[in-house]
Amino acid sequence: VETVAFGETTTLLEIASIHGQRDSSENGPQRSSSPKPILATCNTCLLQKVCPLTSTSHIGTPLNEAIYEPDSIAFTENDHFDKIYVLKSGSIQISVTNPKGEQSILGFVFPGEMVGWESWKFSRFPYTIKMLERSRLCTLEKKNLLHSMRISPDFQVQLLRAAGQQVMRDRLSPLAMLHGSIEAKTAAFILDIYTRNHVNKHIAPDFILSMPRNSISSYIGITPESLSRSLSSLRKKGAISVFNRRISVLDKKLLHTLAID
Amino acid sequence: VETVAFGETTTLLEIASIHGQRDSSENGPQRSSSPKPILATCNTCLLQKVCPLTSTSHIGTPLNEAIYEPDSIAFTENDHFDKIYVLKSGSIQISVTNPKGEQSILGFVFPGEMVGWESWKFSRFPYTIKMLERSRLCTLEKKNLLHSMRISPDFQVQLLRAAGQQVMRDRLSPLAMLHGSIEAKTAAFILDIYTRNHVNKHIAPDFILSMPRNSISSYIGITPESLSRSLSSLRKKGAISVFNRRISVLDKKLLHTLAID
DNA sequence: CGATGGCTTGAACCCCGTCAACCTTTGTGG
DNA sequence: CCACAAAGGTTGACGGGGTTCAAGCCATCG
Repeated sequence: VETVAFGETTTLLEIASIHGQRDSSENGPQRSSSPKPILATCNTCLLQKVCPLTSTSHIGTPLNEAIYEPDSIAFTENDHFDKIYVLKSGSIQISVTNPKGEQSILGFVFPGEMVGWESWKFSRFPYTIKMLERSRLCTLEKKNLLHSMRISPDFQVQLLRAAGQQVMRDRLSPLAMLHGSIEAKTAAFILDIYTRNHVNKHIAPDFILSMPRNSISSYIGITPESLSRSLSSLRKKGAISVFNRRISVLDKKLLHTLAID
Repeated sequence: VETVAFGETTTLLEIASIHGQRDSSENGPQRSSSPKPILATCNTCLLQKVCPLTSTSHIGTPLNEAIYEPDSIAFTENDHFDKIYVLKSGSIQISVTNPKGEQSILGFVFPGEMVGWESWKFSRFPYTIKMLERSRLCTLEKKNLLHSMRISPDFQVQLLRAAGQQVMRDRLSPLAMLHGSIEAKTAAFILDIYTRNHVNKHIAPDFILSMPRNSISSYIGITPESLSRSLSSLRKKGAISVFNRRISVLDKKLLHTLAID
């Protein structure tokens, strides 16, 4: 049980002073290609709109942001971790190596969503998180969060609300796409990606799947071949159009119907 | 955005004063058979050992505990809710009605686990939670939690740790039992139930499944018939023994092997 | 005792995983 | 710019595992 004690005189500006700055020594080959830390503040942050934590009391706070290159591994299993992340742009894949030694895809992360809430309890990173594209991560230090929550009720509520939403998403997203036929799973997956990418955006029917086919198929629990077939099937039925990794939702209502079986 | 402000002079004893006390008017037929509220304090609580929140600074705090009868519905979908619960004894089933109108089993809750973390974000209860047996629930008011976290760093860390563990469990528990053959799913399910029921307990090989077969099969995504067959198969292989709802784990290692396929 | 609901067993069909071949895209080096 | 290789993705045929449907068995309770 680790208790973190702060002097009550610490200011909001101080508590978020940049830590880490990730040593610039050249790392091993497969490790992240040296994320570039950025010094900014919440009110100059260009990505305020997607951040679940832009509390009024937090505006003006320096933040620790970093850009990761595609395919870079931010954290892998059993890494020490004590930070929570907010994805500002790009997308992330979460995976674990199952007992068989294979990579199981646990889920994906899109802008505005949090990763690493488990670090409140566990000090070893239980997953591998890999960037699917060039991504911008905002780092939140646990001890700073603890202190901010105590001195700002506004921020406290906002952080807990963000956590509550994340829990809900983690519970319900997989539900729809783990039962039913492969076509239902595929339709549910597309709808999930579509809605999570189009919050606070203009309605655009198409989007790019940032993850390869076998990641998708692993996530929804089918084989890549079946996924390919069900995508063709959905296309023939006029629900979607597919061009490589670009998906257009042509008939959202039909897609919903197919998703429930 | 609701901000709750407390006078900083409030004491720990005051903040947890009993609210609600659930109106004693006779409710509708299907609603809970009038849970009986119990006035107690954390340090007289007989179930301290399973509670993830027995912070030293919280000992002595009055708690709002209630006993629910088997099959009673504590909350159903779209109920207003602003509380978080800790299950002290018994077991709970979490379900939602899917778009087809059927009940999908989302998961089960065992002593020491929390329910309702989503209430930080959502004010409507998204699930139906049903008691599988006579159960004891400890109720935590959101606004009390907010205040307790601010004045007690110890409690703050403990609550967040509990949440982190819950998130981890919600993510990893389903993973093992949603891929692979029906036998692997069944084995994984039994192992999950076994380990979650035997934390902090003597090693006992057997336990009672508090939920019916079709709840299990719905949860792991197979048909009741397939579940029945796979249980027979596991029994024939000597991994478990089955007598009605009593399961004995005879060969845990074999069960692990079968669970990974 | 019979009725009811939960659970198990059996047989037939069919969806989906497996395996293999083929096509497309991407990246690398000459 | 082209050749080639490697990875990613699609299509086809086949067989097995699991669902479906039906009947039967076994608990619990009036």
